[in-house]
Amino acid sequence: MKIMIADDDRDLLALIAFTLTQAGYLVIRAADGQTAVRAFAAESPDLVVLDINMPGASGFQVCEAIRAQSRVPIMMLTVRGEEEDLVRALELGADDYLTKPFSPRTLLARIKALLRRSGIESSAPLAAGRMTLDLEEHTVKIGEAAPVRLTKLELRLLQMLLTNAGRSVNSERLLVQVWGHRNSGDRQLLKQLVHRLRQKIETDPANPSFLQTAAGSGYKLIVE
Amino acid sequence: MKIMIADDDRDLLALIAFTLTQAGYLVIRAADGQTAVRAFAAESPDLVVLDINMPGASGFQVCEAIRAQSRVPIMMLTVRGEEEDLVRALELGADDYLTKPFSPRTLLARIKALLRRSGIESSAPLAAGRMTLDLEEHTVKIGEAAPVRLTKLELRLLQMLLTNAGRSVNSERLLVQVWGHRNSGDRQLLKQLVHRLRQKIETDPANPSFLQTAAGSGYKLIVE
DNA sequence: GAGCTTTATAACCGTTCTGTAACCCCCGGC
DNA sequence: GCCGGGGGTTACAGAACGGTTATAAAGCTC
Repeated sequence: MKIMIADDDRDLLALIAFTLTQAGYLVIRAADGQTAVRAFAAESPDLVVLDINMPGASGFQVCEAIRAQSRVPIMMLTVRGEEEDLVRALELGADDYLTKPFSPRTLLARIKALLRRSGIESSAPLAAGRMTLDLEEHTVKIGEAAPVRLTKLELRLLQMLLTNAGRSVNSERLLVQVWGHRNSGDRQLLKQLVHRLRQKIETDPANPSFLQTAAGSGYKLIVE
Repeated sequence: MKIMIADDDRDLLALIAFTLTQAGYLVIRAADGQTAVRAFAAESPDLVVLDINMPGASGFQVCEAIRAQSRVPIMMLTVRGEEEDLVRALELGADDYLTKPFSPRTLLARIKALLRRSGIESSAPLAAGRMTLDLEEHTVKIGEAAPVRLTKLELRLLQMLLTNAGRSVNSERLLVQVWGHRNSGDRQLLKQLVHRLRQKIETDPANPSFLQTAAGSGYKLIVE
């Protein structure tokens, strides 16, 4: 699930990005209107959060530009007391709004609600290179091959690797992301999971072409 | 279109009622929680606006009571700075919320957006592929076969799956949509309901061709 | 309230998934 | 050669999951 945030307040942007990343979303950032429009075209996120007051193009303009080509859910951010803005935003096709200041938890709840209502929960598959992950169906598709079903843990591992495709991901971090909390001694779990995943997605599990090990640090996913 | 407003602030109640009446809605008023619950049962409105802080039963309790028997769109009203409330409200099944103070225009815009999203405006029979669901008659028709009568829960489950036809729908979400909110431990209910529904609509319930299970995630409806 | 349908709860079973342990191999250092 | 560590592989038991059956409780209808 890819979410784009456009806001010129760098601190707020960082806070939101952190919150959403923690919650498992992939975050695209834009610090002004023009960047937002370009980033939208390039990344085609599943949901957009727009600040109304931005340098470059305002949130309104960005909203309009996006609506001209997409029905992606849009959430607007505004400061308190500018209700005229909100009405205008909703008329322009925004789906929801949030008034600053707000707590990260609130934003998260609203985003989840919006995704739920839009019925796209996690339908937009996560993809990189020839590999596509469907979080809803619990499957991976590699090239033109038939989709492979994954278990819950396999899915999370692959999701983690796929969002960091090409870069190696620390074992420590994988343990935390896949199992939650875990004392670091539990390498065996990871070893096992990697093994099982390789059996499923590699043509020659002994010589992995996708899920490669990064000696001494962790694993990485090669997509090309 | 019938809208129920529950708020103990008589002035605000009057203002909202006036605005909505002007906009062409039929308004039902309730000044406290108990009244709201009773009025809901008596009038079955198409949308509910609930203040969180009310004498009698709180907005939460009313929301819960309504969700126990209906999936009508609910909008909660709250005062600023009580964001915890909002999170709880959304978790209880509210669809949207508004922070006081707000302008009547804003409320109106939000109500319209909510009605649009909820698809209340269109009452066309729900259909996909060879399957047609008649929400009034509580029946499904598959191909040219005779319609099959469904119970309330079966209907809701099928409705949920049919609106997401072809996609697998998370168990968690099905539980929320069919029963209201539920602690996730209640897998058994879903298991049972799926079983009974299969007995009704599948020619070979042991090898379902429509209502298939998406292992690890939930169920999905195949229509072709 | 009798008799039906519908819904909730529990128990059982086979399958799949996950956690744990043991063993293997390769490689570099001594 | 010997040792030790990191990673890969094999094996297996317990947990979780989904399907099924049975039975109890709750609602309806008459």
